[in-house]
Amino acid sequence: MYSRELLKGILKPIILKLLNDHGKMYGYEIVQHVKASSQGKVLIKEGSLYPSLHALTKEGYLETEAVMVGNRTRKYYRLTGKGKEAVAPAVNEVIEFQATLSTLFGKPKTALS
Amino acid sequence: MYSRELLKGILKPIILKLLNDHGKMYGYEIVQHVKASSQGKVLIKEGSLYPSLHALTKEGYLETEAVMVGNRTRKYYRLTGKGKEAVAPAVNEVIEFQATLSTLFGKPKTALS
DNA sequence: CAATAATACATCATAATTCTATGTATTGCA
DNA sequence: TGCAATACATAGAATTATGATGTATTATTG
Repeated sequence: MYSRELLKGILKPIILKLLNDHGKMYGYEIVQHVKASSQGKVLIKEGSLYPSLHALTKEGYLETEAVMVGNRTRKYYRLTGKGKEAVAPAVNEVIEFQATLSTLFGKPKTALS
Repeated sequence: MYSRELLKGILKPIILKLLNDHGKMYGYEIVQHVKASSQGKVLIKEGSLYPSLHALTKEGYLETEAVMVGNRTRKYYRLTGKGKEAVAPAVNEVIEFQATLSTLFGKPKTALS
């Protein structure tokens, strides 16, 4: 698990990309999926995810569909048109940022290299 | 320039690595150096840097040396022993994080790939 | 030579985001 | 039967970078 601050800024891009790749997902599923695909290194807390999903919905990026599974409600999220437009810019920014981190934290140039 | 939240968590690692590579630097120099080496993509604000340098100093990672240049004071920072020990873990965490971003935001696996 | 930009430091209130703690309830398993 | 996992939710706390503002010196340029 990374220091909490490093994760700031990547939660919404993660949500957008996952929904873009999977069509629809529910909250708990997102948490488990990110945990698995990051080899346990990115552990999104439910206290972080649910408010973020609510905010994205309120802002018009996501829409919801409630499904009853037994006696339990499962709330699926999917991208709206606005949400689909937001995927590429969000993902690209993270990818660029990741490349910049590579530059900044790679080995320093020495007189001999 | 990236969305502000993405930069959270990387300021202290940047400072530690720069001082490790350069021996000593002053605040304004750090801002300019990061701007140049990130091709203008990471613009550390003085309102962010100076408080961070003060905090790292207070916590025992850095020590200072005031140098007069003309009539102007320049405050150099260098790593203490404790600071040197903190470099590798901080840098490694960012590098690992960067690798995880690569995994999470790479192209999704499809049935054909 | 006067105005402007750059150098160089500093602080504080604000904003943004995630986490911890807490709560409710159902379902599966040992 | 009790515990873990599933599945949702919220509110206050914590962390960190930024914007705004301030002071002062030095270099540049019209």
